[in-house]
Amino acid sequence: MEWSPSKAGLHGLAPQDAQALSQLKVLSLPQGAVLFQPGQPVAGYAIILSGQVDVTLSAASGREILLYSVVPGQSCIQTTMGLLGEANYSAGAQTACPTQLVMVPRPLFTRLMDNTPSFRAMVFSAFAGRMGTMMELLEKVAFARVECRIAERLLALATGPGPVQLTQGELAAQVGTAREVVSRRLENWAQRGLVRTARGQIELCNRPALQAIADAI
Amino acid sequence: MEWSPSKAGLHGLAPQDAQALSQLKVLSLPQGAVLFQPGQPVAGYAIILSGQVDVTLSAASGREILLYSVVPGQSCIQTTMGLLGEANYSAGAQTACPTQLVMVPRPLFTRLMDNTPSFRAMVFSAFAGRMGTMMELLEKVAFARVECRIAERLLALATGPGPVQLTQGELAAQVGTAREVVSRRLENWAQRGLVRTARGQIELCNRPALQAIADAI
DNA sequence: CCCCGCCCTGTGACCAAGTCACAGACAGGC
DNA sequence: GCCTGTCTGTGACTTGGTCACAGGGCGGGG
Repeated sequence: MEWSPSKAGLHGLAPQDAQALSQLKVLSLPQGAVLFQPGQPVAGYAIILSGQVDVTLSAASGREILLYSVVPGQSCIQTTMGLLGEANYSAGAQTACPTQLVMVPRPLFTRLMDNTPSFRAMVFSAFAGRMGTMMELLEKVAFARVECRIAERLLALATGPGPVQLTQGELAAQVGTAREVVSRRLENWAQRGLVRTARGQIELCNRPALQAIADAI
Repeated sequence: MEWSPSKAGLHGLAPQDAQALSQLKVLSLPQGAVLFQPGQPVAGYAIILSGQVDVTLSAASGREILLYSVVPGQSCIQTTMGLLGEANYSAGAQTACPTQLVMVPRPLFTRLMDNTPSFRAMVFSAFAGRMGTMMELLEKVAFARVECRIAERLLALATGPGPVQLTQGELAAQVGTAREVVSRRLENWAQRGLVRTARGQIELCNRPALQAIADAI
């Protein structure tokens, strides 16, 4: 499998670095593959070429919350954090669909960070961006009603025309609440005509109203 | 007012950078001074020489949560984030006690990041460390009971021998809950002999028990 | 084709936490 | 001493999370 750093948005590399990068093996993973788990040492810096990786935090009780998704062109700050701060992963990552990626081993990553201002800038600004979204998430979790987060997440998932394909349990894990709460909330919305639900799918019937709920407090 | 970069833990600087740094003016701020507020553009990179700066997130409802405190030798990643990601502050910062600091303006910061590997490493690893604590905080807020966070915070505050000097309202703001919740929890603990409360102060009478509460779920 | 088992969903009861409203207590200034 | 502003305590109610369990659809095996 071939790939080139420039196609992944990496420019201004020193020739030997570009070559070292382009010789890394592309990993093709099926949906649901575990990239890393909490407590593991960090293997390297992940560059996503296609697909999507979901990074989640999970509690001992079994409840989960989606921290963020990594799509091509973005960097996974969990790996960055581990490589820069010498810490282990505190979250877990799974592919959300079939995904191709390359893992940049630590020594090469370090060399790129030291030698290549553009690479450094990219990593740093991605890191800063993620920190920003993490703070938004924290604010939502600490202060916003669950209703808002559910509506927000549904709208984010409903990119295509048809109903969203996911179970109430999955939705609950993404917003960091319990399945029963999602069930009751959706039931309420269904009564008011905002959504229609079926086993494993949710159809949005009134996006403006859902948007209003998502924007409230 | 004099200061030197090496005393603040900055080593390996190029001579001209060290000189530029040491000519920055030291700001002496009283307790409660506002360093920055949400939405402001980022003025520069803050280096704390003495004292403490608290960075908090506050909701429209008036509720607040303490993200982290910056003490000498640490870097404030809110400013880092702004400088690296071109974003505005999303949190606010106030001095928790009389504090001395220097503000490194953006051009000098950028030059240091580009020219000085040790400075870069320090900023980066501080950033990664903060990201780690933010994820811990998120995990606590999303999954842990309020009881745990209150106990944890009290233990963190009780460094000296005497009772902790703060109001229930301040404690509530630090853990991101409502004052009434803190009041009821402290009352319960007082009945069980874990704490003794008075106006504006809380005395820990049974640290092991509080530690057990903090460690639970 | 039917049945079984698994996963998904719905629901009641209860507990934990946040909100609102308000009363009482204390401290410091005048 | 009195007054005012702040801190604290408390009841009633809403929202959210947990537990237990009952149906119900769907796919695979017989």
